[in-house]
Amino acid sequence: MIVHLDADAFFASVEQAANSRLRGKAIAVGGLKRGIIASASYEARRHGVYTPMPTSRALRVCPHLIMVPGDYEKYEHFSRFMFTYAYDFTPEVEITSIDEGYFDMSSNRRVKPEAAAEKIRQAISQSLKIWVSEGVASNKLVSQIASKLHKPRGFVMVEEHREREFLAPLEVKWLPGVGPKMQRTLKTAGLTHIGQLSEMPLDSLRMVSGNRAETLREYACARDPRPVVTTREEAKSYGHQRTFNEDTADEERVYNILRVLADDLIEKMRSEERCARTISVKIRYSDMDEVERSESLEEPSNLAEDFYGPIRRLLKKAWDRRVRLRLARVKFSNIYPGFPIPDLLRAEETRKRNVVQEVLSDVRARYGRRALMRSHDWALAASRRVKSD
DNA sequence: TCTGGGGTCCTAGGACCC
DNA sequence: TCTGGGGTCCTAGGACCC
Repeated sequence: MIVHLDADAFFASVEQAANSRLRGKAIAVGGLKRGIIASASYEARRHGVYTPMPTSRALRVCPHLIMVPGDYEKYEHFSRFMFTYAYDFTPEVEITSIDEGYFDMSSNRRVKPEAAAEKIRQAISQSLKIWVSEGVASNKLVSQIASKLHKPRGFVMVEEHREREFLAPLEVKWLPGVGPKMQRTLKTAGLTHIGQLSEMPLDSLRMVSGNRAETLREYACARDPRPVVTTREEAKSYGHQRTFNEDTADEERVYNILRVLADDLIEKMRSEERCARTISVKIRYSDMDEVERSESLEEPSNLAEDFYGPIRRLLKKAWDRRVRLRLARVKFSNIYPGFPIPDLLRAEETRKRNVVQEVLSDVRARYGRRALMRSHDWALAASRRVKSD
């Protein structure tokens, strides 16, 4: 059996846990100026504040709303702590986002899954002063839906072989992959509830939803073969974006902001010993129209200077309307393992000056500067050799 | 004075190669 | 002197998730 754990109003609850003066009050975490509500306390929700409502509108419907700026390090800290309680019962834990995760209780025959879920919920509430909702079922799909059904502090267990009847009366939007667009498409065909999907012939469903039909059908029938995965996958892209305080027509200013965002990402990539080959710049005009342009380097890099030129070019290329911008984003993708050259250079400054010099010139001569990053393993071996010499 | 920020996955067309 | 077909890479855009 699989348990899905889902924190209730996570960011807002963490703020209330960390600051007793916020408890029992209508508070929300989100952008202050032109932002949206990222998380609202249940007190705020009673006054009509929901995510992702624009903050300005939230303050209109709930004038006494207390806005708290987000503190993601604090949330990550709480998140890590929260999941340690799951590990008390099983090593098979999959953390899917900062406030959600699955754990597979199949290998633990001493404790019933519903008992483990209850203990974890109480432990988190006592130690962290936040609440979670949980769902227990025979697969991930059903347990996830179950956990969200009776929030907050919800607990729903779906008996084996009753999964289909559990899902049948629910709206199609509960299924993963059914967003606003797919929901509209299905509704046009008269399909509003999961039960209808499960009974529909596959060919007819294909007419409505194309190649999504198979997955949709499987999910509607409560079938989900996905295992609980314990290892965390490495990031496939790194991105940062910024909404400006006011719309801007100043290209130099936007470029400088993109550079700062890029510097931050580059530092992160370097700390994770990774490099990127593709750079994307996305802009959002004041009318919310969006354009993205991208280009790829010949070789992956994590040297800031390799990215500035492309960023400038891509910004110019994307911004082809005479309309102000409200947002700009930079994204690095096509991620490869990459040894950060600066570390080799730092070693050069210390004791092994000439050895590193030799290593570097050797690599440069043979493959060119960029090859240092392509031949990650080689560079790593070289640096170890240097250290042991 | 509505509409964030971090991601993943999929599709589709064009270039290019054999 | 006619115009296939498979495969891969690149770019752009869209849907979706939390």
